[in-house]
Amino acid sequence: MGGREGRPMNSDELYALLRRRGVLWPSSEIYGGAQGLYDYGPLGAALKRRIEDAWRAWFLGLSDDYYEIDPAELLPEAVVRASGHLENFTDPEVVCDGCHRAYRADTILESARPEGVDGLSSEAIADLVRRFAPRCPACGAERLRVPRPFNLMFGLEFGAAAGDRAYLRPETAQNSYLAFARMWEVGRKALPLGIAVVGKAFRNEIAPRQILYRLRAFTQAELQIFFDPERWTVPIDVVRHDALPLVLARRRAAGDESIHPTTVEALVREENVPEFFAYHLAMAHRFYRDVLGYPAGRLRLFEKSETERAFYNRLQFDVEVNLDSLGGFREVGAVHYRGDYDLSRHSAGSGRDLAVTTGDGRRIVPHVLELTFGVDRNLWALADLHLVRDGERTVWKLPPYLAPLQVAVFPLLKKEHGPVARTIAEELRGEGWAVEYDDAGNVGRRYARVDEAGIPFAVTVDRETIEPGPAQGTVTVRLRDDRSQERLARARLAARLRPAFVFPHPPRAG
RNA sequence: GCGGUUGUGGUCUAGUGGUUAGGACGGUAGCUUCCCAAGCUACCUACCCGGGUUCGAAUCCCGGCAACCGCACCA
Repeated sequence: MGGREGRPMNSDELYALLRRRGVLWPSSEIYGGAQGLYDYGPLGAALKRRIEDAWRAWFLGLSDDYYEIDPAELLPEAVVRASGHLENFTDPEVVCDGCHRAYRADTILESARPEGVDGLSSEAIADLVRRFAPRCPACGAERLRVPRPFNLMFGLEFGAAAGDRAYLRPETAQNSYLAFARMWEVGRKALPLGIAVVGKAFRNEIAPRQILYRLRAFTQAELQIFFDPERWTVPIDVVRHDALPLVLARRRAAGDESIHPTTVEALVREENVPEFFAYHLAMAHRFYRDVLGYPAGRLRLFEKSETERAFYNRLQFDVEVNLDSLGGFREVGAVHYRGDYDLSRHSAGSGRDLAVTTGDGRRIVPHVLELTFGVDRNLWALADLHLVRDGERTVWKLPPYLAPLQVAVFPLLKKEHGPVARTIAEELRGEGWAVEYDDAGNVGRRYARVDEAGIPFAVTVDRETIEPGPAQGTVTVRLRDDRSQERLARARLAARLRPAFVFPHPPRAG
């Protein structure tokens, strides 16, 4: 599959189109909007739900031992203290009052404190700055200061008791770690155990940017897989020959930033990536390529180096998509190998021993493989990559199972064909599909509208449908992507369309 | 957060102190139309918010909000 046709749209054009069609718009819009907050309209809400369901079908379909839970969005303070978010989800900054440049505190204090500033209070950092870094590296002014620490979490009063605090979760992953002990019982005490959460997360970003790319309230779909690092076998043969578009940290360190298609087999053998990691990375790659339909040439799996990734991540590949509207490759998901960091932290924080006994009698703290997926970012990517200008028309070539509305039904002429068309629309709604009925203007206009909304099929009732003759009882089905038409008996409509709406499932080893 | 630019119907835009705030596309209703935004008629919708200057502000000034670009940030 090639890339998009026609002229690429920039961010403004794409956003204007999405606003106009009611896909999304600024939150609290009549008050001028709120930075980093957007609302999804009818098309956006339906599309988002489809994306989430496609994600569920794929990732929960990987194993019978992967489960979805629906936990609370609020985390008590003790949780975020244990996870490290209270302490570390801040950016110690140093700002120059002369030229307004900002620096990371650990950069500016490199010579005075090579071990970094993690864990130091802002007062301690301010003191170090006063003593060791009197000049701004850019303008030379002696006006460096440490602004108040800025935690990226939204905190709130919790309950009536003064001083009790909770936080809106900055990531859904924490809920899965918190649920592990309970799920260990529910899941019949076996590893691997996958716990998925699809839901909102909240970050008080300093500078939200680029519409859906950096939000203050956003939706994540995350799967945390708890496993025994000494024995986890995956059906690697299923993906052994998949070519992954890798950008390896090792090559980047040598100055090579380009994509090297590499088989899963080679990734395991030559790069020493564990099989369980390579397998899930390959399955994630298939999801973006085959389920979301991103052109293969626009995807890359970008390995984060040791200094780029969080210290507890042993291995991290970001899934990046090349988007015209955002000017290049942007992260839309990731695969992290987090070791036993999360359960160890919560063991220490809660006092609850989260180690488990394996079938062969070993006592271990399970390790975690994390698959994250940014729902909003991918919704944007689906617009960027699939919403194309095709000559005069604008067509949203979404995979049919992702389309917010499944079918449109038109009477070719409102009066003559309306009644029959309406009964057909009702029949199709009976299939559980969202059906748009439209009898306004002429049929060409209606086709244009459904093209823009991404509705894959338009069913049209005409004279032949109604009048006696060989074609009585037949309708035309018009396909969005190539405008071709088929004529078929209305009784066969549902059977004809149904396969297009099935979410792809991952292949399972035989 | 800092600096710059910008803010007119749903969308794109004209308007630089006094306009019934104009157009295009769009939407709605009707007519017409037997398959891809045609045509005819009528209608619909706007000066981001709040102050100030002025006889008079969409227009000038200040503040706020928001967007875009750059800087910084993105555990």
